[in-house]
Amino acid sequence: MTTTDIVNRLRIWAADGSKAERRLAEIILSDIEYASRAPIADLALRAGVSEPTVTRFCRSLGCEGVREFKFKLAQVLAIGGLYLFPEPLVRDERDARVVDAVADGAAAAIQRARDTTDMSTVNAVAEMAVNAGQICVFGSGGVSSLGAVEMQNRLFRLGLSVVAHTDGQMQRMQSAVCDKKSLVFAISASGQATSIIESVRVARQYGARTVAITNPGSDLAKEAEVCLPFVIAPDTQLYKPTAGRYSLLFIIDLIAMTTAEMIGPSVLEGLRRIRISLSGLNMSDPGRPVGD
Amino acid sequence: MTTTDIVNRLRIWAADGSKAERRLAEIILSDIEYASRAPIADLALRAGVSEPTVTRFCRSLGCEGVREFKFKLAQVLAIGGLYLFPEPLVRDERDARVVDAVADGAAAAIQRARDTTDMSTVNAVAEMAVNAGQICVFGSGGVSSLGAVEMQNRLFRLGLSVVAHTDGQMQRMQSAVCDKKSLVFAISASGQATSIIESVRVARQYGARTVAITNPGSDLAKEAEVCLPFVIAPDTQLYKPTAGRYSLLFIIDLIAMTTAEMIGPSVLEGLRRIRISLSGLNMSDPGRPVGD
DNA sequence: AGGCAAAATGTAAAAAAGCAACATAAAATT
DNA sequence: AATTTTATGTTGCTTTTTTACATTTTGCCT
Repeated sequence: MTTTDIVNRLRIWAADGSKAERRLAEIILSDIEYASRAPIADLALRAGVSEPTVTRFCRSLGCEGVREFKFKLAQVLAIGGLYLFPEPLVRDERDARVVDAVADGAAAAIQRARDTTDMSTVNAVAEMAVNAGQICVFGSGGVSSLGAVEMQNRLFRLGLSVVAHTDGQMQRMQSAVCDKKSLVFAISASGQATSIIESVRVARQYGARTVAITNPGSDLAKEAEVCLPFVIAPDTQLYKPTAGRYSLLFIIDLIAMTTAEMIGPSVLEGLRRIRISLSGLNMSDPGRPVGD
Repeated sequence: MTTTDIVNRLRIWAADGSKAERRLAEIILSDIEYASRAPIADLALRAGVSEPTVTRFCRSLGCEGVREFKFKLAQVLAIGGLYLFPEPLVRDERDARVVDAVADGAAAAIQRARDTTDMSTVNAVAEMAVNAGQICVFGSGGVSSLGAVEMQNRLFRLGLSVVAHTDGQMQRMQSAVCDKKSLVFAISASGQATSIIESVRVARQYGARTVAITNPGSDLAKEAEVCLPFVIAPDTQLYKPTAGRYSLLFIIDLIAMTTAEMIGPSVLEGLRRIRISLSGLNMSDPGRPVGD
């Protein structure tokens, strides 16, 4: 998969595109809600370009035409929320640099995860999760322990029995009481965390199924039954935020979502209604921004 | 105002509507993906009705026209989950959709945080952090508590004295021992979490400086000295990718990075020590692994 | 049953939106 | 400066949606 999401592509075009493309991208980004509903004539007028330019722009963004472009924008709005940007913030160069650095890093991390994550593996993992009697999530270190807790959080909401351990001793103890019905998620960016490697080995001895979210070449990856690649690019600046967090979050989102879908429509139908009613999607008041 | 989403209304029509409406509703429900993209001529043909009937049908469903109807269908597809798809749909397509949904949502959330976060506020907050004697981070709820821990993680690495509490009682206790040198970060998606609001109030009474990362209109926002906008509807994240997570992470990244830059080179020394201490522990002491 | 109003649906033509083909302008390259 | 390439605009055509009106169906009353 080499595709980027539209928002990202729009941003790229807003920076790198030609004159007309830049103006268009800016107009669209500044008000996605509007852009997703307006006819291209309006859009063209606002951006000061001609209508076919809009069509061409959509195509160069990877869409089949304007319709598909709007379709995707609508979906972005649905998931990301309805946001209006009345007055774009003006920043000085220094501030913009920081914001861009972080945002670009985050976007790149998600992109990377998106490109390297194999959905058939995710599906297999989700199936394990659905059939597991008990799910244990092990993670340690800044990013990975955060991921472990997050995974617990997500799966717990689906009614699954799940526990996360970020402490090495607890991980060992937990793995010692695993059985054939157990599923172990082992999260480690390095894939070298000893307590996690050992916990996986022990859990496996007791018949548990094991999934590693880690560096594919690492010891942990070898130890586990299944591996979902999670690689953190080494950061040049030490104090710079580790964009890898976003990758991990993304992978966890994928697993949680796939698992949710697999659990079954009956449960989800209710949840979907709740969400939609809360999100105000059904409201005929499009100007109102809603959160996500 | 309608209280049900389109899919529900479609189901109602499929059961109660007139002949043509029933057929239409069935066709649409049987393949929402198709219906959301196909021209009404196709739809009309499939359902064996005339084109204006489709338009009228959309109107009676509360939409302004066919376009808006399709717009909403697109959003339902993004939000509502894959079980809305007809069975014969290929696996790959479903997979691609999950990935797209999560990635697009994440990207949109980051994009939005990027555009709405005011760097002058972040700079001010960073300066508070640098000058604080003690930093407390309070958060509760899935996303916010995660954010609190993450904030602790990040600021700790910069050599700052920081503690995170996700427990209401601990938050109160902590706030009771705040003083003029204290800085409190209060993270809450809703901005209504009572323990956090009260903790902020108490801490402020003792002279602490307070920063809320929350819904700008909320009680918490009013209580705190500074507010960084972070909006997320509380209960919508039942099973869907909560794009808001990415926003929060992004905001935290900005704060941490800005703070780091403000502290300057001395930060690097602290980080270097952490890294050394971790690499030493990594292999030799399995009880305290690192996985960063 | 037959007839009549009301609702539902269909037909055909107009309006709107999107697009393709070609023309022109800008830019890069030589 | 000439030439090629690329980007953008103009015009008119196609598809899609909608309006206005005609026709059919349905339910109801005598």
